[in-house]
Amino acid sequence: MARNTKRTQRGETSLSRERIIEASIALLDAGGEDGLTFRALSERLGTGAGAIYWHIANKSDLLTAACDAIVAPTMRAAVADAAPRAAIRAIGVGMFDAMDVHPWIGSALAQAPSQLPMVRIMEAIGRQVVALGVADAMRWHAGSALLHYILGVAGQNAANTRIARERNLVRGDFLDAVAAQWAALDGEAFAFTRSIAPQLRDHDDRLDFLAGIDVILDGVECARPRP
Amino acid sequence: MARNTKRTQRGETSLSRERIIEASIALLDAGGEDGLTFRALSERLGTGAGAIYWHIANKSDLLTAACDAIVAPTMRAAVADAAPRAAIRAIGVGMFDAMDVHPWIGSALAQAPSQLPMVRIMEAIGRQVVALGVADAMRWHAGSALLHYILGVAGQNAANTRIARERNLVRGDFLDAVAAQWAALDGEAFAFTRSIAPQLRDHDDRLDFLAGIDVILDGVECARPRP
DNA sequence: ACCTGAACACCGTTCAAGT
DNA sequence: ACCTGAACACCGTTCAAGT
Repeated sequence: MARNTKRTQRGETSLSRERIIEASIALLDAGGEDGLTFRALSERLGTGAGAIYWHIANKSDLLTAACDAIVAPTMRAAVADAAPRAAIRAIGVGMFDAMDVHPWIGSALAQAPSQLPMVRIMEAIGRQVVALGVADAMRWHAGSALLHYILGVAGQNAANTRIARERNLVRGDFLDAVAAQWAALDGEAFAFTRSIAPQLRDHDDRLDFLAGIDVILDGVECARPRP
Repeated sequence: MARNTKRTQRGETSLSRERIIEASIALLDAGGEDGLTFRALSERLGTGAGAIYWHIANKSDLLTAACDAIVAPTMRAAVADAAPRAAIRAIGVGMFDAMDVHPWIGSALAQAPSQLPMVRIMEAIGRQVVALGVADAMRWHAGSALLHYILGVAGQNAANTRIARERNLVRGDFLDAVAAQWAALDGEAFAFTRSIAPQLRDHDDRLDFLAGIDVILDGVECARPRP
């Protein structure tokens, strides 16, 4: 959209796509998804709201660009691993840790399917699935299952963080509140949910996330014949 | 929040939680997530914008309630199946078909973690995982993997539908556009993505979705020892 | 108990006008 | 080429006032 590759005389003070994205990430980290507004952004950058539109097409593009600025280096780092299974776990861990610092990327990814950040994750996973020696017919399904699983976790994490923030709760208190809510459900209709409510408090999100990736990888490696 | 269980004299014309939710679903189906505004809603219901707040706490609750009105009967129908693996597939298919008619439930689910609609899906899946005879230690991971996978697909479907609508594209043209976008990526950095771009056009979302569920179920059933 | 509708405090985006 | 900042067309939500 906007051409901005050319540096103007003063890279420090003048507006640029990079400075806008950098400031956007700071706002998103500090205030969640709602923290990013063109007014807050222009104030932080010491410029007018309209100026930003010279460098960026719209808010959706801005959010995607901010997300990509997190995802791109994360994927670059994860790919360094050697064995395919370890590399896939590294991709997962990399995403999980990035989400921990920048929870908003969960909703950013959900809003920008088939865009660069999502494609980067797909590319990284796909390569490792191929390296894993997965049969041709299974590749798409394996990659798609892993990708959607990661996106699902990312979305939930983002939402949980947002809600905890809105209610001014730290993680432990938030989980307690959810557990209490589940425990109060009808005993017959929600027997399973009630039975796992106590586990909510003590579970380790990160280990659970990795366990899910292992489940999918196991499924890919020992696919049984389908009816 | 609002007490509304008591019927007033004219169930037909007077405002009620059910009428509001029904109208909300109609607006969401017709115009996507952006279609639901308190102004459009009050116009459709022939009332003032403020009147709705007597029956519903806020927009977030309204969206969640609308989502639950879709999810609850879907889960009820899916649970009718007998064998656990078939039942889990039925839950998946039920959600997929519901998403096809009401794509916005994808983002509604993403915005309301640990709320009723999501709990219903978790409950339905959890029961079947137990019925499957999954070892105690594996239950949580199995249920969580299935749930997050379904939520991931739901979110992507919702976003794809939204974007296609925004650009006034039918599904085929939208997929062509994405495939063209992917094909134009750098050949070296995005070799995998480029290689699967042609498959985008002809793939069957529904079959892929079910294949993903099967991958996870296979992984659950033949878990291999972990390092 | 339930509804009205104007008002409030925001949004993203545009665009004539400046330099 | 790049920036300003007022203006536009919206939002969700509140609340005094009505019935």
